[in-house]
Amino acid sequence: MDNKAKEKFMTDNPDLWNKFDDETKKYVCENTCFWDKLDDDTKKYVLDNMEVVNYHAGQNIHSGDVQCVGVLFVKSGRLRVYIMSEDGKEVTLYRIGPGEVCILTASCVLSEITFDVYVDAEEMSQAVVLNAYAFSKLIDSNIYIENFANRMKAQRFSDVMWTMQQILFYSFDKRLAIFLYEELIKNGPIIRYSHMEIAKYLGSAREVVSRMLKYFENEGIVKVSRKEIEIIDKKKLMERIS
Amino acid sequence: MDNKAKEKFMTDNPDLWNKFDDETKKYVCENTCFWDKLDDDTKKYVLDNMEVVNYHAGQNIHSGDVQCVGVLFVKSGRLRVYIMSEDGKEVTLYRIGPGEVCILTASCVLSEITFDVYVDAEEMSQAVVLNAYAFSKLIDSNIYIENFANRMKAQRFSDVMWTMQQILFYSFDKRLAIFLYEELIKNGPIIRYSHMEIAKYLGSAREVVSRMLKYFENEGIVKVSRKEIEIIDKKKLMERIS
DNA sequence: ACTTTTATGTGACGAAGTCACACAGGAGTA
DNA sequence: TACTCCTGTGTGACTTCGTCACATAAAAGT
Repeated sequence: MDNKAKEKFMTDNPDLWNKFDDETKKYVCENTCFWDKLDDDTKKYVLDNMEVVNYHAGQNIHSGDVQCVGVLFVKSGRLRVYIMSEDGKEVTLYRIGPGEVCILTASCVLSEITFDVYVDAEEMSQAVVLNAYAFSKLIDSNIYIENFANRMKAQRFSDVMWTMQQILFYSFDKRLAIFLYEELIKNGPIIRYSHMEIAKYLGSAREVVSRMLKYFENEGIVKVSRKEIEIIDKKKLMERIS
Repeated sequence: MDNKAKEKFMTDNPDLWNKFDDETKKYVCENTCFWDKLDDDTKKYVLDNMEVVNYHAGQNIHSGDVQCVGVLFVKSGRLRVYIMSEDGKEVTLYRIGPGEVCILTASCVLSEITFDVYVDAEEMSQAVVLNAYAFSKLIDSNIYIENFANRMKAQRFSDVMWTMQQILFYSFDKRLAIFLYEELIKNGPIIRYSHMEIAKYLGSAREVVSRMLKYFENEGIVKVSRKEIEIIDKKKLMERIS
């Protein structure tokens, strides 16, 4: 099976792949702060309720209170956590990468979380999932797991505050520049997002992104073509940020 | 001492009043979810590190990372928790009333909280304060207290998300209407805030509030005078909200 | 009666979001 | 090849809301 075919198989069958990857599950557990505090029965219960799941690029993982997946321990890829208005406007709260935990996919069993949140896989991603029902049981019965859940929430609280301060206090050109700069650092000078995707990430509108990119292009900071932005003057970009 | 003089004395001496109100401290403790889980030594330690403090209307309690007060168990009055931009623009995150806990006044000892937050007393307020150093010690040594701290953070996370959704997704007239309606429910049809205060609460500008209030007045919803807004048509106000 | 402080009103402007529509480039199909 | 469809981008007019620079007015202090 070549790479392309393999990828297609995986995206068509998100749940079949690597279903019982015990190694991975164990690895995730043993790197979690609560693991040592559990008795053997509980450890077994955790492992029995975990599975390795793959998601394809663009796949929706969690939608408000419709689904209730559970906690995701992300192994690879990247997830985008966002809120949505009644008329479909999206604002990205934060993104989650390898080694991080997505707690809000279990929001339905987290009593203090009263807002609706959405989670998509931005790229092809793999995660170890502890299902919501089991997680709920564990939270109720074990103080260390309850605390783990609460600590994860608090961590994301800070991420969201960072995002909000950006939206509320920074002008749009600066925010776009910050976005481009972060992408530059992560994946090099070629950025393969559509203007629409960038707008959703920044909580803005597609036209606004297009206009500002055109402006940046006139300034000689970037070169814009279809689904591709090339950063050609890093120095000028950085000037815009500070 | 008549009421006015008494109030003046209290505002001039925020820390002197009711310094060793053991009844209050005990009451607060015994209504806290972690109290039963503590051994006697720890209980004593908690009580020894608490004091009853009064704040006068408008007093700043916590400023970013400058001060580090500790956890506040609010007995009376009202606190306003907000963020501030470099150029002084404020956005209110939420408000705290009697019976509630202000956890972010201890942000300096909360490892997951990485953003700067400000807390003011909106009215003359009284709170039982567990100082930051003791709280930090307690968090490190007792899982129930750590969990209490994390749960409080998570709760406020939801409050902030509610506020953010308002700012990001609702038009200004609707948000102002919601604000007025909430005040109406809490304190009756006369609202004694300046336009500036309302602007800070809504994360907007004073002129914008003035203009919209004038517009509401023309619509016959409110009657505006200096430092006072009277709601004269509750039905019309509610129509604006939905 | 005087200044000072605080609260509010107003018009012009600018930044950014909204709307309607045009157009361009690939992908798939006949 | 020509055709359609779909996605992505460009553009101008308009609206909303925040900003700035004032003016005015009402209270508070002296």
